[in-house]
Amino acid sequence: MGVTVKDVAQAAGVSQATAARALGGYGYVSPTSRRLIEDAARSMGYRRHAVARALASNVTHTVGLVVSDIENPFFATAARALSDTLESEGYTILLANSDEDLDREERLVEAFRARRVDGLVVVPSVATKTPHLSDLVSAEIPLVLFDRPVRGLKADVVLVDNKEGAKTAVEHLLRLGHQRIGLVSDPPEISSSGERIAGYRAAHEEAGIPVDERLVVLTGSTQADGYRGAKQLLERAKRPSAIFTANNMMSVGTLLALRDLALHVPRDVAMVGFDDLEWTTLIEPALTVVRQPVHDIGRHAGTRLLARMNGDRSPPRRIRLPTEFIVRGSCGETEKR
Amino acid sequence: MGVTVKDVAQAAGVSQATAARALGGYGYVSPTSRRLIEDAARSMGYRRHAVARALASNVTHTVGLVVSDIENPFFATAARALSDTLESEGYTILLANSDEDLDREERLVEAFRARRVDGLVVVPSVATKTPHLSDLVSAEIPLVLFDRPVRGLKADVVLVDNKEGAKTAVEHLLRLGHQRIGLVSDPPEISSSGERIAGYRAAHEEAGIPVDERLVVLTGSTQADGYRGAKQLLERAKRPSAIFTANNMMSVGTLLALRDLALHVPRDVAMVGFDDLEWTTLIEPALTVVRQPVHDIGRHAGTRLLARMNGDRSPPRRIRLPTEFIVRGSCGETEKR
DNA sequence: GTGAAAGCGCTAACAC
DNA sequence: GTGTTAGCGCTTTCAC
Repeated sequence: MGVTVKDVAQAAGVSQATAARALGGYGYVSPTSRRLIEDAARSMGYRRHAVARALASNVTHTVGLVVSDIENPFFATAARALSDTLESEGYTILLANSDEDLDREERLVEAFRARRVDGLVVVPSVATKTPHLSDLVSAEIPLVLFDRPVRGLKADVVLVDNKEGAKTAVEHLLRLGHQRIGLVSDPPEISSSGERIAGYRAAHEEAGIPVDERLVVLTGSTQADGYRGAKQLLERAKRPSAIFTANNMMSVGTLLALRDLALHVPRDVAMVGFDDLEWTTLIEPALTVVRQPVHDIGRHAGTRLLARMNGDRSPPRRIRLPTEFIVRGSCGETEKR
Repeated sequence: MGVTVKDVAQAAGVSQATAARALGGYGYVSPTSRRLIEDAARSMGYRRHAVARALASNVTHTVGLVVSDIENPFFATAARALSDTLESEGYTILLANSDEDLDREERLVEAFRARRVDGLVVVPSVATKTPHLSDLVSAEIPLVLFDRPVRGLKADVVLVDNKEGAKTAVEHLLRLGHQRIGLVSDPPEISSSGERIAGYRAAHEEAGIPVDERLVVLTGSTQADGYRGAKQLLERAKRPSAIFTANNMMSVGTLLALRDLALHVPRDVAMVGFDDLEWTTLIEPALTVVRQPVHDIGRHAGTRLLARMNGDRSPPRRIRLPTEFIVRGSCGETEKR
């Protein structure tokens, strides 16, 4: 049904090997035959067959990306950055969503392996070493962990300084005089969240203020979970005077809860969120946040993966990018926008 | 390096064909040999080779998705819905971003064809018939157009009633007494935007109010473009009393411009946006919007593509989903949230 | 129900 | 530089 290298070779009057070399862009071909072949290919409408090439060469030029949910802007941005980085090298991305579910994640990684991806970028849903990822490593299939490390796994990981970022945020709140700071986070098994929770605790510890465990809400990963968690926290007899949310989903949920309870920020409750999105400056007051260099994380993941796919066998790298604390108005500390 | 069907067959003491039938899930295999084969496969760590299978069977179980930009929540949601719909049938998605650039779009479609995708979902950057898409149709490669039709192209398309949605929005503004309604949109070549612009004009026409062309700002597709466009519009000597923005990117840009010019909504300028996102209810006042059933669009695109890939040869369908007009506070018409 | 054998379209030695 | 020849790992007739 399609024009093959063989057909082109015949038309151009050369052997299949020569045509393949010209069309595949490898090996030596004289300018003369190259022209002949290329002309024939063009006029016959030859189209390379990436599947056949992959089977023969054992290289698919395909990379698998497993994120929790592409609808989360954090991951969408990451996907975009990754795609941009890899596309220029001829790679295409296979996308899948795990929903923070280990079983799904395993199935997706397996499906990608069956498709013989040249490498994988995954956002691991749990921080402990699991077979589906360590198998990848032992099979020497390039893998870079995105946003979250996995204990004991010898793979590159690119992430931000979660603990430090969270600590800075909570210290800010503490410095403003808040003694009862609530935390709304998804599960600590998600290691980025675990680190942020640790940062929250570390700030308290250094300030010599004990953490009131009733103010620590650990919930699911969706915005709806964040909403429920925040509501529950805010309806306590003694509600916190400030809230720190561990990621953008929790922030939206919390903001929604705050609004539904008719609680004013920062008068009734101060707030700082992890993750910055465009709309955070559109609300009143604009949200004070810990910003992550999301594009950079994605780009680094891409270049790391490229290096590995190009044969880099150096020890696994941990690339930790700094966060940026951006003070806006949600702690009442300033009127600046 | 990997365990092949042949290896498994040998170990199980059957022919390669039988092992392949059992492992591939097709053809007849006796329960006895099936058990033998499956046990051998498991213990040897057999993993199906999707590439080889694709080459032999001419089916990749892969679908290409070309969106403008996965960072745009509209497309991220669509991608998610599409992925969910196709994944259950064993398909995996290849993702690519066109940035509304026709050249890029062409290259991406070509790359996907080289990879022998079983079908494509594309968000066409231009509404006129272009070879890269009509070639797909003549090659009978399943194609569904997402969000935007292409004139004269015999392909399924799933979209919303853009004109009607925009018309309703502008009528609302008109009914509130606005006579000078600004429009901030991306290029009319993007047919969804073109239709929204048409709706804007239709509302004016029906109301017998001429459109002041100086209030019509057609700009690029990014949020930064929206910002510039809105700013330019609002700095006119006689600025509009209301603004209709044609999509979420334009809305964010416009909101940012409004804020920077210290213009209050709705006191100074009323506003209605096309596209609803969670944060639109978080701003003060909450944004009055035309909501699109984004998930549904994605799901329909998925089921349509599945039908085509399963051999449906019926005439192309145009699935047009209704929009929903949601009145909140940005036109000052109500205090409800 | 099972097996033998011929490809799918390309790459990769290797010889010329 | 070019051609010959094996595969890559699977599916798919077609006999048996």
